[in-house]
Amino acid sequence: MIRFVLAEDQGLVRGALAALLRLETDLQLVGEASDGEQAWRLLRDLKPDLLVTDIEMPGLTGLELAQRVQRHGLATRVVIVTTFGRAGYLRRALDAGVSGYLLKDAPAERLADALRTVHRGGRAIDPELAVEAWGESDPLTDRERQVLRLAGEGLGAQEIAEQLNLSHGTVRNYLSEAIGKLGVGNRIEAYRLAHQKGWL
Amino acid sequence: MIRFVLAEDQGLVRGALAALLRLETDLQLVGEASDGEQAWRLLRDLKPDLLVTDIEMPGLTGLELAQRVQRHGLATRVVIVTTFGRAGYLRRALDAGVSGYLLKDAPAERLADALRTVHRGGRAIDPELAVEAWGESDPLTDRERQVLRLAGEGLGAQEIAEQLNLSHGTVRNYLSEAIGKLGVGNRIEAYRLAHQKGWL
DNA sequence: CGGCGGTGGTGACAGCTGTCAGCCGCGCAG
DNA sequence: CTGCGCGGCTGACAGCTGTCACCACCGCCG
Repeated sequence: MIRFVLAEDQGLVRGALAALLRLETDLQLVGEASDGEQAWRLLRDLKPDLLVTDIEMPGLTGLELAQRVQRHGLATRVVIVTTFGRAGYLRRALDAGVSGYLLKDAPAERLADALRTVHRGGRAIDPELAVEAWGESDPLTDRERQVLRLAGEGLGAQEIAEQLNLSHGTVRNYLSEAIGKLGVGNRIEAYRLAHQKGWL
Repeated sequence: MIRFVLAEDQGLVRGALAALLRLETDLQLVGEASDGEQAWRLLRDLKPDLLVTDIEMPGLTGLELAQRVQRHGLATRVVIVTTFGRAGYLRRALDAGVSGYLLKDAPAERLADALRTVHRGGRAIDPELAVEAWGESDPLTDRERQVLRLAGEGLGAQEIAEQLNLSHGTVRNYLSEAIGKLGVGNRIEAYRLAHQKGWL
């Protein structure tokens, strides 16, 4: 019997996935969480075999959750289930030691199989992503990422500088750097591209 | 027996929702579609009682699907199930004659009940949105929307002007108008706000 | 008819953006 | 120790952005 916890913020999707997985007789859903913090508490209390989690959730993201599992040396294996086929996400997920990474686009039958594979000690990585992931890698520095994130929210150089305790000239240099590295023409395109690649 | 078709592009979510709804003995899933065109064909061929659909799908969106159902006078009632609690979406959905509008955040139990309510001739609108929807309405003109959409993709005033056959000064006037109407400080914030409200 | 709103335009101005060259200080490999 | 790279900063410049005032045309409502 494979004991697992399910973390997903959208109630309807969580309920639906639960229904789907309850059809499998060798899988046992021992807990559900609608945010990262709650999921973490369940992991500590229930010590399940597997965690099935989304990435984008309030509080802790699925990636951060995976990092914690790794750092605390829990035996729980992590399977990410997400909308986003961003290479950067998979990259970070693998660094955080996750055992599975599925897209919500995948056929439903794949999920249960993936959980069994992972429980046996294997890996279940969405094949299309696997190739792409080790292609282009994030060329941005930490600072460039921070600056780009804020720029994407509509802040000006001056405002970004205040938030990061930098001079506004420095902020503009970072933006210019990022724009150049990404081969685009302005901060908006740079933000969109970096976001879409999962680098933000 | 309530006969329904399910349209949702994410395979995993579709499969999971199907599993959830198959647990209900008075509901019968007669067809599944992963895009709008396919859903439309199913509607014409199967004449189901209900259509349960996402909004954002390749090909035809759920909103466009609802409009077609309305224009062709099908007896099928439409229930939208979406991630986006944007007032503008609900507004357009109601204009298109949909009978239900649920958020994926909602608890899973609500879905089956909503389908029954709608089948009985009632409506099932997510309560939080219902209030909000008739509050603030889209203050933007068509031109302002067009310009904002392009600005959001990172185009400059000059480029937008070329695409729309306007002068770059006019484009800047529209952007300034939109920024003012939305009470924000620049095009990026304006785009984000309009997008988030479902006005784009 | 007059007025109003949407569309399209001009010119001017201040301020922001993107680019570049160059400077400083720190830490680390040679 | 010297030199290099990196993070941070500055100043200057051209070009883009946001704002404003003002003009013209159309169509529709009262």
